[in-house]
Amino acid sequence: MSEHRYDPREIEPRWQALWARERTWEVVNLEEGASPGAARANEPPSSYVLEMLPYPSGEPHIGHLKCYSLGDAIAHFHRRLGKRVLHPMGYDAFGLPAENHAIRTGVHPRVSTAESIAEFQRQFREWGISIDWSRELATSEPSYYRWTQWIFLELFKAGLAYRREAAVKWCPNDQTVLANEQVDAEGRCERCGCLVEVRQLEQWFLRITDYAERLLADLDVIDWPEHVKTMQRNWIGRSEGAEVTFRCEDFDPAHPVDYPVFTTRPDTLFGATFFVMAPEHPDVLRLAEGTDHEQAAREYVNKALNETNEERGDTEKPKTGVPLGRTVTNPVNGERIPMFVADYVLMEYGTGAIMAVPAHDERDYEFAVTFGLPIRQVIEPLDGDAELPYMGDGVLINSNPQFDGMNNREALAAIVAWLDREGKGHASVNYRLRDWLVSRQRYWGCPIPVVYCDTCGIVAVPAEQLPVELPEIEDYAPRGRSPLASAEDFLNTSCPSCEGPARRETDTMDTFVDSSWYFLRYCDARNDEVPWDAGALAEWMPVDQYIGGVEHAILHLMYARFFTKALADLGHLEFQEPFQALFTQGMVTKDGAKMSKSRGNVVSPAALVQRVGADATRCYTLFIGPPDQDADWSDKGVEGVHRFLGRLWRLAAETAERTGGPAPGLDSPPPAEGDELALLRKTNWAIDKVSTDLRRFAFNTAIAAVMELVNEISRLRDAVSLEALRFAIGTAGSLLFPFAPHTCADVYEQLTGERVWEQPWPEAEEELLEREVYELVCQVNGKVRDRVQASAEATPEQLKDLCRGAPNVIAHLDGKELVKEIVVPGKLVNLVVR
RNA sequence: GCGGCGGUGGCGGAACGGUAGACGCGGGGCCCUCAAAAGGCCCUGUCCGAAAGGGCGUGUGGGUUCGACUCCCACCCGCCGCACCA
Repeated sequence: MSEHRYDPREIEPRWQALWARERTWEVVNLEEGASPGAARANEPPSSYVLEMLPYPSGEPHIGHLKCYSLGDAIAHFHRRLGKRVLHPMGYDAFGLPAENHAIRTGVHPRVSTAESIAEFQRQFREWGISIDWSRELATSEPSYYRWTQWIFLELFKAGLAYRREAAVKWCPNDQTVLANEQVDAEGRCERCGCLVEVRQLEQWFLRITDYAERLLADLDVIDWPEHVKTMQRNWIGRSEGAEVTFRCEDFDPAHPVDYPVFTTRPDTLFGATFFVMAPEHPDVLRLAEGTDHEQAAREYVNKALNETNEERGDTEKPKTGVPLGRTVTNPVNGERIPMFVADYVLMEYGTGAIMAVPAHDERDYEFAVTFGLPIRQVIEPLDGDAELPYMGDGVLINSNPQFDGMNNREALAAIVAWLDREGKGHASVNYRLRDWLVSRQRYWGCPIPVVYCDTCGIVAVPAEQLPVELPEIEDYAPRGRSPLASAEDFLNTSCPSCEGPARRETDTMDTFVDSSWYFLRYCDARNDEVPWDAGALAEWMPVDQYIGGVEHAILHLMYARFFTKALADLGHLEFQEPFQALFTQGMVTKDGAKMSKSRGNVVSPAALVQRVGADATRCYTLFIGPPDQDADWSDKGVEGVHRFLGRLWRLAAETAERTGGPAPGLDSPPPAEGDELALLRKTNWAIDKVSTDLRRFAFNTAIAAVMELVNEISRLRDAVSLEALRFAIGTAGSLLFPFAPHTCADVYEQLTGERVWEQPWPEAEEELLEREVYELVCQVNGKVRDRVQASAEATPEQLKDLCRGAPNVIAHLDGKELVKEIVVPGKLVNLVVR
């Protein structure tokens, strides 16, 4: 019937051109220097909507499209609620993949990264994402990393960045050090999958452990998904307990050596029957020296250190270890207990040494059984019988008259107090979190801005000399040291302090450093005097809504929180948390599997945009299911959404034709009845539903609600006034705009000649959300037996009468005794019979 | 092992303790057409029944309730995170 054809390939570029020409989505900061409170008094509230910045590699995939569609819907919604919205974009442009690609192909990482960025930009525009391009940045630009370096030096000066030799995770393939977080459970490199080795190297660390307690505590004040908070809590791994000192007097009683241990169970101290050190413990070989076990200990330590994490971390393998031929004294009872070295004790947790209580710890029990060591039970369950090892609560036995008979929880506190008084220990808290290793022996990263001088030591490059620019080099292949070390011009410099000859640091920073502060830079992206203006931050930060994948639940999100707190402590920020609210989107899979080139199941956004348009593709990624859950891609599904958008668009085109072209305004028609009223009701129902759903991120049901409205419009199109039709279609376009901006801008313009994004978000009329008659559900014993028309004003008594009079209810009441009647006004009546 | 999330038609998924299966996909029938594409209309959990209607149905088994996908207890299965963390 219609010659109107829905053609996204014509519609979408037309609107994109307008938004680009008019710079529709740019926001300008309020006047700088003005006091933030005063400047904002007459301004609408601000909203900072941010999706995690992409790593530009190749071209964007469907997961990017989902993420930015999600953020865009929120940004549009906030704008139309009257807020000033900051919605910027940038690129996490340093990193190993670009460098590895360069080593393979010879194309400089800067070139391949720039190409990829250009493709991302092109597609983001083609998707119609409402980005403020005036603030665009790439972390690999000197104008950006200058400030990354500045932040590093601020941390360095505050003692939060430091150098130390450490046993570090080394990837033999990538030829670089990795952070603990970048090594997976099997001891494999997160990026290339090869087995990681341990090496002793001097490295740069950031003191994130100083912030463990605050990173943990402040999780309570942010609006993040509970599972992400839980992951962070687990990662921080706080344990309460005590540090207890065991003394070794085997060498010279006059000069004893103290070995503190951390334990969460000081109540079991009387059950300690031996003592174990980690193979990495610096004293292990010295202790064994001169004993019968010297040779065995040396061999054991060598073997343990050469084992991969995978081999060593296997909890299934039997416990191994070697005696050291020495003893330590248990401070609570003066017993001398034997020392061992065993690989089940980890150097990086606690003090690298433990007291072993086999009766009440599974691992110690296993070790004791293997080596025939004594097992002394010191806690008895209330029913008296325990299978060892027993980890539960109970009453202290075999300990000391002072504590025997006490409940173990009380005893724990009493023993810690006693240790404290005696100077043999104290209450203590331990964290699993390690300091963040940030140096990388690679080329394509932000240079660490320090200089080594033989007279002055480690010297910070003065702020006015920043950035320390990444030099051009020929050969960036890794050889176990940074490729920068062979760039003589870069390496050799003069000391900023004494002006004598000096060498530059040649390591670069972990790319997670770059992305730990980019959200700050967007607030004032073009400032080349300072990293940000305080007023600009006051205006936008913290981010109101952050959006990204759960894969960043620990690393990126923890590091960004750490940076924020550290910078706040240094007086540079006035808030403690960068991301007030977080939404983690689920993955888009294909045939149940993660999309990957090797599987050949990659869905290309560019091809989809060609076929069905950006709007259909965007809508479908959000319609497919709850956006925080993983969802499987269906080509048929996206076509369904395309058909739906076409139906809406054609309805608008036909209606505009019937009204003789656009007419300004979209007022609700006057009260009506019959179909006219039904359509009006449905329209208001949709306004209410979509508004509610947008606030709770239920985008799938929001889109479904507009589909329902459009179905209703199609059904009633010939039965209602043009005015009602126009209102319903225009409202459908208005409500769907955050998801399908091009199509809806077009729908709205055809009907009104106006720009939908400049219109306030529609508001439902209360009286149209209520019905004066409804279908009363009539139940007998909880089963639906009939439905009858009921008036909204009917009293409970009248509703009961209606129900009892319903034909099919009568049939089920026959001969039974009515014992109870439940009335839920507006819903149902339930008759209970016997 | 610990922690978290989930299990609903052929499929993706809806459902403040109150009509289970909205919306979409797929399937079936029909209209438009010379035909096709596009578009439109109707049906579609399952079993019995010509129909009216009825039985059964949200992983399993219990419980609370007039009423349970929803709340409680126990269990099974799947996914994710952490894991020799003292």
